Amino acid sequence: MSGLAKPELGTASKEHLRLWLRILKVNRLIEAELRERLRVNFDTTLPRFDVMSALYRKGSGLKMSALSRMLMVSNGNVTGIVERLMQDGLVLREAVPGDRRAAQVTLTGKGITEFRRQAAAHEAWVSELLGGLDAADSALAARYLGTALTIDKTEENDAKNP
Amino acid sequence: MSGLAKPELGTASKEHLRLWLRILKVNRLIEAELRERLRVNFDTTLPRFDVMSALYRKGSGLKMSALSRMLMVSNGNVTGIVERLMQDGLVLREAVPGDRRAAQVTLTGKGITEFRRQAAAHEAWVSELLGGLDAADSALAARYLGTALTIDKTEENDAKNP
DNA sequence: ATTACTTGTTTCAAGCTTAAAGCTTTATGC
DNA sequence: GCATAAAGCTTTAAGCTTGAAACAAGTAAT
Repeated sequence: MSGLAKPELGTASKEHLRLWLRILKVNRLIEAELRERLRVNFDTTLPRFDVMSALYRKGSGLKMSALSRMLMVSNGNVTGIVERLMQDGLVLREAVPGDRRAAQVTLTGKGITEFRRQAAAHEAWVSELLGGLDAADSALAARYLGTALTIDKTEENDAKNP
Repeated sequence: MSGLAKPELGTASKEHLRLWLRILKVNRLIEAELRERLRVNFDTTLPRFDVMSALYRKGSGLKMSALSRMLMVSNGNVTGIVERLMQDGLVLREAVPGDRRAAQVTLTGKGITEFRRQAAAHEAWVSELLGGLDAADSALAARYLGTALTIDKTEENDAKNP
């Protein structure tokens, strides 16, 4: 009695929709709060913070295309954000030796110290906002979300780490 | 041995951060996919879909401010989206009897039939994208996320439903 | 009634975001 | 070599988004 005319539009799709709406809500609420606090406390924006965070994690710097992939935003988008960060002296664009097309983006000294200040506050804020879950339940929730996705464009598991 | 100088920056904050990054990733991936499919299949955008969805759920229509609150976007934002939807004949703005400031926004007939088409596809897409979880685990994950938030600006639990 | 406050909405500037088209440089195929 | 494709990036147009400022209309208080 389970084979129906309309294939996979069953009971699960309603639960999936409910989960998706919940994800959307949590995401919007936290993003709004973080954006507000970054603006008030550090006079910066979430996209700027994201770019600096990616650059900080990989101290050797990143190419524009790598930034675009890691942050899951369009390539043209990164151009503008990096441009503004550069105007504020927070990042640097350098030529890539073997490739005259590419540009390596790195944090400046000012960028590093500034990001460290922001990151500490950011971590405390996130922890505060997700305070309804303890560490164990947080890990559990993260695992659920990790298995949820059927598509994962992070096939950039490059074996070589230069 | 648990009372330290720096108050609540303990072991949980790392787990919270990990969960937040996971939420962010899932959200971006699904949003990107939905945006792309809405564009290709229905020549529309996610914000437009969201507005129409809110209006569809409340068939009696919504004021601009109510839309803004439900979708958790700024008031000025809604103005533009509704404007464009109106140009396409999908929504209507009507005067509110007792209040000359307000505007009631409703779906037109065209808007209703168009939204139904989109919503069916949307539900199937979401279910496909979250296919890594069955219905039960989906419900569980949703519950975790529901308890996670320490702030919930949805205090609009209006007792009266007109 | 006058004043002050609140609510509902729009306008504006700045920034974010995308998709598409274009440019330059590098890699690949004959 | 030479043509072609691919990679890295920028530009552009259109739309989204916000916060702030403005304005108009309703509400409350004296």
